[in-house]
Amino acid sequence: MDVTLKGLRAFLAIARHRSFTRAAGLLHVTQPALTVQIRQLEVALGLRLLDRTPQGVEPTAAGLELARVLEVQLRDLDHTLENVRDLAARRRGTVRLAALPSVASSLLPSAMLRMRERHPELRVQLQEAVTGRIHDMVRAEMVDIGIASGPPPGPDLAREPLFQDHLLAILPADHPLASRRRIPLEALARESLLLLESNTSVWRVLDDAFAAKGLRLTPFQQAVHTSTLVGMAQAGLGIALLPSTAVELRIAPELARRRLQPDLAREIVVVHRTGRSLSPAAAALIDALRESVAA
Amino acid sequence: MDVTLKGLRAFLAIARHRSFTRAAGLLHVTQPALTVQIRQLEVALGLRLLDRTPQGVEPTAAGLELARVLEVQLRDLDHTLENVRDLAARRRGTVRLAALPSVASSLLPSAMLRMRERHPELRVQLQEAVTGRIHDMVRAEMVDIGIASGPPPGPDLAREPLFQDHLLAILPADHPLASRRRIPLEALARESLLLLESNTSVWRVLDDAFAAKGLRLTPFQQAVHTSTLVGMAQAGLGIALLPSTAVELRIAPELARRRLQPDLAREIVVVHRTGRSLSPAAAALIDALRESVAA
DNA sequence: TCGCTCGATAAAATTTCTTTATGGACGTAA
DNA sequence: TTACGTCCATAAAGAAATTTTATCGAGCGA
Repeated sequence: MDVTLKGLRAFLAIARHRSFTRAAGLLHVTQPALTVQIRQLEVALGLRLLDRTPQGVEPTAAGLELARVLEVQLRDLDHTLENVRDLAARRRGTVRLAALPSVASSLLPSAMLRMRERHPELRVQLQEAVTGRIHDMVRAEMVDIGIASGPPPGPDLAREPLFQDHLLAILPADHPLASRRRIPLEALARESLLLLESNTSVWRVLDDAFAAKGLRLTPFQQAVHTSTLVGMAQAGLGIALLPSTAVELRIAPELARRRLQPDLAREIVVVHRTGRSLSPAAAALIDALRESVAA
Repeated sequence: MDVTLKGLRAFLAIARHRSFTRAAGLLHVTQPALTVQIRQLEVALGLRLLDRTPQGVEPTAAGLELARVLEVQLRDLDHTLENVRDLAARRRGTVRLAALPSVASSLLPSAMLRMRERHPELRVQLQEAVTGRIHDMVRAEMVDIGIASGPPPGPDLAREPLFQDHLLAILPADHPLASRRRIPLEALARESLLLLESNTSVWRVLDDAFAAKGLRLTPFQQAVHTSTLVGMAQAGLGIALLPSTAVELRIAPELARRRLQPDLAREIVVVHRTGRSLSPAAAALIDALRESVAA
């Protein structure tokens, strides 16, 4: 026979209300159930905890001592359990997120807004990085989830698709190519190109597509920040090739945006360790991301 | 579905050993039992606590947090339960005792010695008092048990007989009555009597017996301390009437000790509140008292 | 690819718990 | 004093839960 939480709670209720019958009512069980529970507890502890008299129940010295300590300890335990339930109910928690800068500046803000509406207590710890670094951080458990592009390398990372991020050519509205709905790679190859650095997924997608056509990708200029490239395009230095998520596009309305021919896109995916479950907070963020994508 | 101690302990064992199978071995159950326990716990808390992978078990963030807190709280709870078991096993505890001075000086020391041999950690809190006061103290729960004489007054006090304490006449060896094996009350009535005070049970027993014979109890001298009366008897001032438990008798070998005719005795009993159980420590003391009586 | 380890699952057996029904002790009121 | 009400204990039946046995499927390493 074993000490059980139920037995201890029954004991506390009876000790507090000085009555088996009343405690039974409060605990929504019948009185004999409590009689049995207390007997088991007393057997398990080896002594009498409650003196039963027709005019009520009186804890013994041992029972009184136990009740006093137990009251505190069970309250603490319940508090602990409630804290865990708070995590489950998304009333508490933090997602550690590594995201592509482009996503972090475009999709993520609206998703976080959405998440805050539903679960105001959840927090996001954001780190911006390129896809390779994101994979590393997820693998090393430095973050809970990543938002990166393309399929992850090893089998230890699982992906869930979020959306297609089309590659756009950014060019002055009066540029000859601006008249085309879609701009062929062959035409691009003859222009001065403004590109992000070569460790980015944009570069990789573009490089693959050029190579498939036997073309050479020779950028006129490379930069870390999309705003740099947008500025250069505005000045007429060339054609910038940027993902549609680059937020700077929205604030440069005088530039034309065109898809390529063939249409190039990188798949934006949520990445997490296979076999490791998502925390409720992480799931909430992913939900919010999907809703923002759908909107 | 409910959170149970068993489930929490199972969770801790698995989290600590990173394996269902190993934990099952340590807990002496089979592995499926733990699988079910953890599933119930996870359902009760609403989230996943352990990520199961073929190469072992990894707690989730929530599981890690829970394990850390739970480790402390369950240890505290176990400590509490162990403390109660210590009371039961007589490894800890105090008896509050009110006893007649005569018993406190005669029977009690040997009983306490006996008790200390068996249960060295138990303590006795002794208060000396006369029977009436002892009853009051037991009733008021100022003490756990009393050692008094005669049957207790109300139905709220229960008694358990310990032994018969014979009333002895203490007189100089050369006193004429010293030649009798038993001294008749009628003879005593003509002597100068040395008695304890009139609120004592000795007085009451004697008074009743005299009255039953139509005799008047008129003491020559009264005192609080038996040693006073023994001293007076030694000096030849009269015949002292004392309970056999009066320890001073042993250190005055030149005085004769005689029972009365009829033999008068008071019954020494252990008194405690009816309906209230004895603490293990109190039971241990009563055991020791009985053994000392039997010895 | 085979064999091994590990956890999940299903069904059966067992244990445990709860309820229903009833009993006994005590106190109260007529 | 007797009838009645309250309160806890007990027993038996029923319900619920846990555990075991047996087996499966996934991943890892040789």
